[in-house]
Amino acid sequence: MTSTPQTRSPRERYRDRTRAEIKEIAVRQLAAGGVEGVALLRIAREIGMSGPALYRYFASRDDLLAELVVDAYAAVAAEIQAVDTSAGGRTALHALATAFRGWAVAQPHLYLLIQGTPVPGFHAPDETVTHARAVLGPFLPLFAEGQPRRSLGPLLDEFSRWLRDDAMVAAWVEQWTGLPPEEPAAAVALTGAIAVWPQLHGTVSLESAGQFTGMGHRPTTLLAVQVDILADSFQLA
Amino acid sequence: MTSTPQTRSPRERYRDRTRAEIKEIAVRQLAAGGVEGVALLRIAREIGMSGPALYRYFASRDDLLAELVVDAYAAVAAEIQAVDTSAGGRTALHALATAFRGWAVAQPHLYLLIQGTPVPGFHAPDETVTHARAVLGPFLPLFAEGQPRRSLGPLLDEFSRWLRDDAMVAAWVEQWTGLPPEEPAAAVALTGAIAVWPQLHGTVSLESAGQFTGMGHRPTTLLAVQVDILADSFQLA
DNA sequence: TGTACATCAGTGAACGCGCGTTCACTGATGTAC
DNA sequence: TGTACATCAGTGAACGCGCGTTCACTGATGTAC
Repeated sequence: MTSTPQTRSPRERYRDRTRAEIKEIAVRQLAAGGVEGVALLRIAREIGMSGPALYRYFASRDDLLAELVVDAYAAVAAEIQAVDTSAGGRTALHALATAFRGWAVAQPHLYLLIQGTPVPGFHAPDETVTHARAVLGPFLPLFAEGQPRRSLGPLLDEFSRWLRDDAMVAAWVEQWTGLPPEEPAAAVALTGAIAVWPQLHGTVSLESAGQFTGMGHRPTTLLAVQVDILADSFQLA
Repeated sequence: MTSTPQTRSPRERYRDRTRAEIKEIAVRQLAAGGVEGVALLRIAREIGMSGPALYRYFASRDDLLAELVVDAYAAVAAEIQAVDTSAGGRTALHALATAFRGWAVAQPHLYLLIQGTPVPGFHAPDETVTHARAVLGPFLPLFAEGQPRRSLGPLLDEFSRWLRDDAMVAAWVEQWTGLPPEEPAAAVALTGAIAVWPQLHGTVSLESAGQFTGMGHRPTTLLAVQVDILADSFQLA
């Protein structure tokens, strides 16, 4: 995560550890009381330091929160990218979806922090887009081999245009699929990855928020079926 | 909404108006600064009353918030139920989805209040389930006529069991479709309505949270395609 | 129609809370020669 | 190896803020006879 050159003085190492400890407690507070439950003074008390001491490590409360967001994105991206997708097709798609859900339900507070209600007055760093793309990237090559059914037509059209007009997104697609933006399969891949996103988010966030309790179904089934339906419409193997 | 017997004394009418005004300002504050932006003292100041006066109208801040939640659910349910679904099939499905999205994006703060990150320490009333069902109800009869494709099998199984074991949900399905729980179509209807929920929520909440900005597509297209894909898998007309 | 009482809306002062953040400082740890 | 200085971690006191909520009260509006 944090790029760590191996030359790291004792002082720096100590500093890293303290920063990590602060973030750890912040995450625990996040889990217990949501974003507004994260309080510098209480963190300090728990560590055994005075309040102002924290300002050696984070410039402000917002800085700390911003770093939690970045860390969470990095964690979920790492989790997703570690998935073995060599099987391709539906199998790989299910594996990715399962990994995504697994991370989210294991730490719902972090998931809701990055994908939930935006904290007002607290502007997410622009890197957010970059991070979201790191998470969705692995889905691209799977959909690149799809043959979209007619229903997908309108979306395919709009995303073809996006691919043509936005060099950043074209580069992103090419990085994960090796396909140049002219290639029709590039638009298919893009369409698939963007289409799967709301499905994952919808299912996982309703589950994280506890909306599915008492419905007597396994949430994994719901997610798996959603993914299968999408795979159907791309006619994935 | 509030059941209003026509005999309403002037005092009661005044009271109603003031309550409505308080809620109105609370909603405005919600839009501006999220849940934690709702502050009784600032509401009082804006109305031109002293702080404690508000306690004539709401027992506490949490009470006020709870009432906003209930109102929001009622509003979206009313919106959905006002949709003309006489055409049936895909057409009606699109109409319902569009109405849902329309309400949500017109007042994203309210949408995020009821479907977003749960406010910690603030327990949603149990009526929440009832309200969610009022919103999803109109979807039931549309899916009742579906012929689910194989991919839906696992979900259909689990929801058939739910229908058998939970009298409340059986009654809900019967109320909207006229189908008794034994009827296979009842399970199909239930499966469809529950499956469409995460799709709506996923698409609409990502849009409300601004995650789709700069992607150069019309959010309506994404939602329409999601709905079509689901309609495909139920082979709706 | 008038009077006596009950109900209700609203006030002002006050309490206690925990928060983020600043400031001037002390003492320990590292660095240059 | 020792000394002089710079860097850094951490402290304690303090500030100001806005909040939710309680309390004892005043004055206006409705109700019963």
